[in-house]
Amino acid sequence: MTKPINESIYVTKMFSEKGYKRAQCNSCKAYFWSIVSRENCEDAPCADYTFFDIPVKRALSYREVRNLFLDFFKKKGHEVIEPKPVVARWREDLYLTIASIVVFQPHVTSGIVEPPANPLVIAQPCIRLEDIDSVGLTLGRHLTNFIMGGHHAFNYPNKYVYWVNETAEYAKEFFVEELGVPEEELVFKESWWEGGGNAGPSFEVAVGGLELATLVFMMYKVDESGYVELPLKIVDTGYGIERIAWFVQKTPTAFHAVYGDLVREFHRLLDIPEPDEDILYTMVKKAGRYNLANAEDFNKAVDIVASELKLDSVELKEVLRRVFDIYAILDHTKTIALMLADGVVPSNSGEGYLARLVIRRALRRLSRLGASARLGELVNRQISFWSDMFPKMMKHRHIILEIIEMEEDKFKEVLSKVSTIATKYSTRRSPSTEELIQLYDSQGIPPDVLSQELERRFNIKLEIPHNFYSLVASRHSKPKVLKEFEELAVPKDVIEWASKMPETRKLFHEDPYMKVFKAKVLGVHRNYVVLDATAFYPEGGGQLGDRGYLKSQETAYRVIDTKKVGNVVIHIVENGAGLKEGMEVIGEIDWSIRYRRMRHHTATHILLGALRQVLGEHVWQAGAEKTESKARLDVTHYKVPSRDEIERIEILANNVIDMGLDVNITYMHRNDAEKKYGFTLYQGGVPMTSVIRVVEIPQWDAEACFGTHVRNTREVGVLKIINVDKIADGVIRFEFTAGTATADYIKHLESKITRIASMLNSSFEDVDKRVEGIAREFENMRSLLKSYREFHQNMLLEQILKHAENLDKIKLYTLKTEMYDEEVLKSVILKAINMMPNLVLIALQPKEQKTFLEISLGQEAVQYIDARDIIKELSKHVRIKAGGKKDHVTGMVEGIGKELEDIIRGAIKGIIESKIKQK
RNA sequence: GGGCCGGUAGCUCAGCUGGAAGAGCGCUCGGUUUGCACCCGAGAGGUCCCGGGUUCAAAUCCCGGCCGGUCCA
Repeated sequence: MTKPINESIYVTKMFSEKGYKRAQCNSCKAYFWSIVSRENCEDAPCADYTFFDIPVKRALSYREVRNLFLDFFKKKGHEVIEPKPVVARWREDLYLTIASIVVFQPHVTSGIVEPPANPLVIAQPCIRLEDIDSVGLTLGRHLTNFIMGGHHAFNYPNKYVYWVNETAEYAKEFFVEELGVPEEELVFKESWWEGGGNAGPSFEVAVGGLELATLVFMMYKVDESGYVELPLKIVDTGYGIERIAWFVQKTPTAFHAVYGDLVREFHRLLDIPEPDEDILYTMVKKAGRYNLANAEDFNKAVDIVASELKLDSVELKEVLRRVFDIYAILDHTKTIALMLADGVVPSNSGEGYLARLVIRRALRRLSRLGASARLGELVNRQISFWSDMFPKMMKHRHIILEIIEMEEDKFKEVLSKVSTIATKYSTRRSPSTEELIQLYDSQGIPPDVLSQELERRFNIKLEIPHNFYSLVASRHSKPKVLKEFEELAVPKDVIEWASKMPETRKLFHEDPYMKVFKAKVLGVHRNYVVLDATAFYPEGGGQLGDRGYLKSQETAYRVIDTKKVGNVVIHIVENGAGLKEGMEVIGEIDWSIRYRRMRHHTATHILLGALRQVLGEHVWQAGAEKTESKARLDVTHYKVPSRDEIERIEILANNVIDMGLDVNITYMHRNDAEKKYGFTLYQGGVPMTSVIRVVEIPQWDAEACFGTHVRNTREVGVLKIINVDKIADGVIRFEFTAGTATADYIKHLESKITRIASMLNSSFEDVDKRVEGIAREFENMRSLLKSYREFHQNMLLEQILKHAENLDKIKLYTLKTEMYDEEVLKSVILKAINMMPNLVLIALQPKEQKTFLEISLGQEAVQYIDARDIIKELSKHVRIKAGGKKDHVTGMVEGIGKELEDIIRGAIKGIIESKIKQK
């Protein structure tokens, strides 16, 4: 695919007016603009970090940089927008907010919804985990969390805001006038940006080797056919607040600029001395040119630093590794606080896994440092440190720390397996890379932890390939589209047909209580029917599609399900042969089912409110289903709720029902609704419309919802939680009934108990006591059975010992039994051959026209005869299938009866006698 | 959502090239010891996750399911 780059777009008004010159980087060959002539583009890895020598007006704190950025663009006519959570709950294809533009994707960028302001500016906290392994090593160029300062302008065909010229001008003004960067240090590198299905030309703005901002001009959609120019052209900029703070403060690392006093505090808590600033400054100047995340480059760079400072290089590497671990821990602990404050619950799937990943990486670094400090303590410091900027951290401190503690325990459990595994390898060879990958992939054992253990205990050194984690990644299937679009509810041809139909009037929204309606048939395709208006609710939001009838004058057509394609409702009829386009029909929905589903739907909203109140605000819907007999709601939560919590939830929910709150349904502009209710609106998915339908239970719950609801909470009647289950790590399922469905559930329980009672010859009332009695009786029977078994066993034993036939050195006994107590039989046999080592014991048991044969030999008997030879001999006389060891064989002989038994006994006797003679 | 690993005594696990279910800890009783622990002896304790299949024979092999763990999206 060729990029539709029109280079003229890079020639901004400012460049020509101010005499910026275009040049090509002699290193990366990219073109760039600068007011003075220079050799390279001033961006890593083409240049050294020289920004330490570039003057600015004054040093600004991290918070000041953020505010300066916002204020500057506010001054320039941008409205300041509140940042969104770091968890991108409004995105179906993305878990984390990785850039400020993500806030506006896809609804605004696709043109469906208007932006909350235009132009606007936002300081958006973002999380990116791609480079998590490099964090720390690069002294701050890589971070897992950062604030992206973005000013955005959305240019519609009929509304132009601003474009390249203004954007470049703003950047210059911000850096030169506001920060005081000498203009000749400013470099605009021409580039191309692509992401999330969009693309466009861009500038990377670098100063002194550090890229401080990216200015993107999003104007293409990317699809199979190539780049398609969009009618909506978006200015998408990202100013790195951390990097700018680093740049103006000239601290040795970005971590010092962002975390300030916390750097010293973490050093102290982890008991790692702070290195000389000299070392860090010398090191960081290499960080532009060398990719310190790469082991080879890292070693080279440290060697150079060591020789410059006349230090021991090996020792320096050791020191720096630990210090860089601290930087990574500083970064990770803030990311953890951010994610958990936004309500992420660690899990083994979804965004919860990403939280767990960061937590485990941090724990691993901690254990590598051998630090005694707990992760929770460190995160706690972050929470206090950021309480002004991220009040949510403070608000959820208790839960955040509880979750971390649980995660720590969980990880410890994983690590506790390391010792056992290490022991396995102690005597053998050391584990291969393949085995290491296997251990990590399937059991979560980090290779460095195992290596440490092996070295400490057995002095075994382990080679861990430097690309270990990419080896792990490569063994997994290629990433697919995150969430594949909804499973096709109806066949493809139906979708095609239906999407050409006009929107169906939604009578079920206009009046959810409508049971009968008149409508016109707009089209029939196979047994799918589209009407001009309908009261049939199409499956959506976990509420199943309605059933009922469509009636014409002469016939009633049964509707077995209802679905939707876009805004068109499709009735699936059993047999649509008689229905024709243009016909008038009377629709009649199965109200008994529908009303129960409505009650369950409203009940679900009530329950969610109660869950958030009792369990916490990290509770989000993870799935739901409402049928006529019961409903279920899956939510994110980090542990199975206690009995007490469940009870409180149920009581709260029923209180809301009793309070008789009106269920308000309003259509609101998306931006207004978000402002009023926040993102908790989007529990069941995110509608791609600019106006959304909000179902509100005042002071309790508000959700964007398509479903049908009762008018007042009182109509729900009652809510009974019937089952609580952990369906995945971090996801709890609540099953419940509402209204009359509850009576059915009770009936079901009742009949179960009645059935049990009748089986136990007891009354409904006394069934529990009866069970107690039976349990006691069962115990008695068990001990009684035991003594009978013993008695029986001794009897058989005595019989064997007494009547065993003498064949020279061998004794032979045939135990014929029709008792299938294998327990007794086995123990008798074993005891007999133990007490009489020269015994050959044959056990015969008739079984369905066959005889089961078991031959056991005592220790002495084995000296003379191999049981397997007996089988061979027997097979000459009877049809037999058998096998085993020399002292014990089992088998099946065809036929039953005394005659057969005699043949078997005779044959065995014969072979025994001949074997003894041979010896 | 997908891959991988696992489920055996109360606990931690071994056994898994099919051939008569084990160890350590814990428990009970006895002995030694006169604080406990240690030590010695005896014993109890099992739906080998569930269901199906292959086989003379399945904890072990095959298929399906349930549950847990873990890695990757």
